[in-house]
Amino acid sequence: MLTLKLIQENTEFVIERLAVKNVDARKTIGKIIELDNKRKSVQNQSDNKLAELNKVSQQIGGLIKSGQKEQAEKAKQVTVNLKEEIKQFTQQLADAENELKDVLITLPNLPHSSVPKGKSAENNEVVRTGGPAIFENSNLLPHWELAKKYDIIDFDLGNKITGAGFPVYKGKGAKFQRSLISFFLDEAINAGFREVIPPFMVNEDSGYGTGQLPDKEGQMYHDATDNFYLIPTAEVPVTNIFRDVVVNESDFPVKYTAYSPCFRREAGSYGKDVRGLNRLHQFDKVEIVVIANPKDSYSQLELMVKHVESLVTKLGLPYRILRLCGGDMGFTSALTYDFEVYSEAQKRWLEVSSVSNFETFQANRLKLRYKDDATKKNQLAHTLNGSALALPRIVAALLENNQTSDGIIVPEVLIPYTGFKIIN
RNA sequence: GGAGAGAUGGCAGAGUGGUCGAAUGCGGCGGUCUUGAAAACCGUUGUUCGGGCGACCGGACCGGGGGUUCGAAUCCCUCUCUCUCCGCCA
Repeated sequence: MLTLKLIQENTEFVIERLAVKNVDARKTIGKIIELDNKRKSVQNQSDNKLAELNKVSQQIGGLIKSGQKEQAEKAKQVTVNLKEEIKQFTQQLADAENELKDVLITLPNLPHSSVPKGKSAENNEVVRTGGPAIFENSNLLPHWELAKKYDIIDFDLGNKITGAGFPVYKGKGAKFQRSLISFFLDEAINAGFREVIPPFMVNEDSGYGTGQLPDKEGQMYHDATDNFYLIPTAEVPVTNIFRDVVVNESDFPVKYTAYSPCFRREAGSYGKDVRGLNRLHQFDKVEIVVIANPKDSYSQLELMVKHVESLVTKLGLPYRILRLCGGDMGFTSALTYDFEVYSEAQKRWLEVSSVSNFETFQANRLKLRYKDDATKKNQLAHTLNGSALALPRIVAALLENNQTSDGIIVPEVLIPYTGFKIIN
């Protein structure tokens, strides 16, 4: 959520920045300013009436104490009208606040100045590519066939137990999965992130805090009995650790990492996008979350990008880093880098990580602040997060790119975790 | 799941209808003293919204929501959470 202060003080700047996300916000902003001014005026009137009532009440207290009962009764009569007016103002104020928030919440975050203009994924900017050269060979098997051939991932079985998009990992496939999780966590810990294991279900407040609610309600699995949501990413519980928290400036940057399964309904997906491991309802991911001083959140973002880059490099996958254009960015993000790895049998790039700086957008909803040493004031902190990494597409690319006639070669860095060098 | 107790400022802990945003202690910050430090002493120390250039002024906040009352941290209802005991259980 954008701050009112920013909208009030830099109206034209906000409108201009939102245009990069292809949002014409002029009308909405005008409405917000109007509603905010209305809110202020109502509060002003309301406060005055409350002050009056407080004063009279005090006088009544004094009169009763000194035994002037008749005077006290007289004064009580005065409050009758006053209370009625206050009741109305209170209602008006609540209405004005709600109305304002309803509109405010529809505005996405402002894109950073480096975000390219554009409508869709085609306008994303390739920052750099890396890893081994892409191997072109039409005889390569796609990962879903390899999974069957070596009996390591069973999609049909998952379909029987739960439904489409819930695969069962078996034997070396299961161990491989677990090895990747451990590898990613260890790498994150070595890079200074503190590991946490969060709850995999969250309440409504948490869903709201990181921006999944109310707009992305349909993307999450919901338990209506207790009103809990299965997490779509560890970002939600981990970032919500800091909901309503004031951190010390000296604690920056706060760096957390967490493994979690992620649950996504993915309504409306179809075709080659959902084939095999490409898009699942349940998948594993290691997430990194950073709470940063606004002064250096962008250098933290670069560090996170470096970290993710080191992971795909160590796994020996061809990758590229994209800076997302305004039209392809998420609602809450100010700057997002996507990582894609090349899947040699499918002959396409697969997104495996998304690293973003949300600046104060999430913090404003979360009420995540820090005590500024210089001014002694509470200020909104910056939040950032990224996948490091999401497993299924990494597994898909590793299976496809590392296939040989003898089996699938396990990357060197994973062997200490798997205990085997080849899947056959 | 059943019975009981509780939720107050950074922490501990008073306060059961009126000048209480809240005693006191600890902690934090500033100062006096000291070569320096400790101790002692003095002062200061919550968040948030609105008005004002400002000094300041006003509103709200004692787990959340609602009610009673001229007036609620205090009384009533309700929800959530914590603790103790019993039951069940990985």
